[in-house]
Amino acid sequence: MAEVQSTQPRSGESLLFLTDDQLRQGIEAMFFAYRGFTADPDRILQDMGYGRAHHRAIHFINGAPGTTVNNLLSILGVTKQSLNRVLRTLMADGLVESRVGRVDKRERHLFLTEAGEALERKLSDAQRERMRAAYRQAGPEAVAGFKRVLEAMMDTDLQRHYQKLREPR
Amino acid sequence: MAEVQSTQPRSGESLLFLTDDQLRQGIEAMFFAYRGFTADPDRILQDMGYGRAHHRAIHFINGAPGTTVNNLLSILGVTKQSLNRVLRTLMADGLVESRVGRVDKRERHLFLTEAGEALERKLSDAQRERMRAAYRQAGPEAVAGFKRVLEAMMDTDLQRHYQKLREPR
DNA sequence: TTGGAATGTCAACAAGGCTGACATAAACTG
DNA sequence: CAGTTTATGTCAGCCTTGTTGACATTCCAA
Repeated sequence: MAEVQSTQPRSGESLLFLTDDQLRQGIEAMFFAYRGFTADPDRILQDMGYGRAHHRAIHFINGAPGTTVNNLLSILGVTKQSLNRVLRTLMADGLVESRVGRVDKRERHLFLTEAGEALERKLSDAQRERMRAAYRQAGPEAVAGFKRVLEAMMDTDLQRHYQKLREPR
Repeated sequence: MAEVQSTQPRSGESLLFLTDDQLRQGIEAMFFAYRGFTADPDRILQDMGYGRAHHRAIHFINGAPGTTVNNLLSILGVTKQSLNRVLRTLMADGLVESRVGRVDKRERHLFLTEAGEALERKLSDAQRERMRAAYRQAGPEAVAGFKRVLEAMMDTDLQRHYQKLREPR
């Protein structure tokens, strides 16, 4: 099948992998892959009247329980008003709980409820399953390369968040 | 098809790269990287009153000049109403031109005008620059792996579009 | 103690997805 | 030829999710 470009330049000399055409392929691969990446959770969410924004909030609250609204804001890169709307519905539906900060009462610390964790599991199971299939199909070497490129593609400030999330919890 | 097995991890190889935590990292990397991926064009578009939807249309019309509306629809995966709104503004602004089909007069074939090509260049220059930087930083081996994983992550029907776009033009 | 900064909420608006209904023209089919 | 299907465009209306503006609460430092 797609052995088209697997003729790799040997050990760093050739810069053929930086041609405009190669880059264009990468751009389109990102576009199509991202659609696949979100497709499964999107389907689940749609049936519940939620969207991708709800998924993102749930995902990162799950990864960092007790996080503040402000912190979540900077990770997600949206305005607080936008996030607030999502959080409001999630709290109304009993999936997310917000507790007033003990030391700073202005802050709200966010947690998933039992139901929230259940939905998180359902969503991430679906997404992980596709990831796992892709990883397995591509193999460990490819996965290492995949991550190297993605990390280099992030904005530096987002890289900070990413690194932080990679720390052992 | 001769190399169906070649993507399987060799027996005895560690499967550590398939742990839930590894997958979670990959998921978050996709999220942050995609933001970086779209950030530069988004900035340019915003100043002109356009959005990502316009960029996608311009990108694929540029890649396949003379494509029909229906074809573009299936690549972009949106409804015709949604695409039509975008195309209408692009044509009104003189960036895209639509010509009635010669053999089938129901079809509209889409082309970029001079101005459209100029904008396309501006957008893809910005996006390619980031891609190029990421590619260079990660190296050719990593790029090969990057593509392998992305291709495995696509839906199969989207893979078809992707492969088609990779054919020599 | 008082004013500014930080945090979060509510309201209103815009972009861009979506569905449904309908119109037109051209192509195809019996 | 009549009827159906296909390709496209348009209108109306809804939803999600981004935006800005206004405002309340809380903290902290001068």
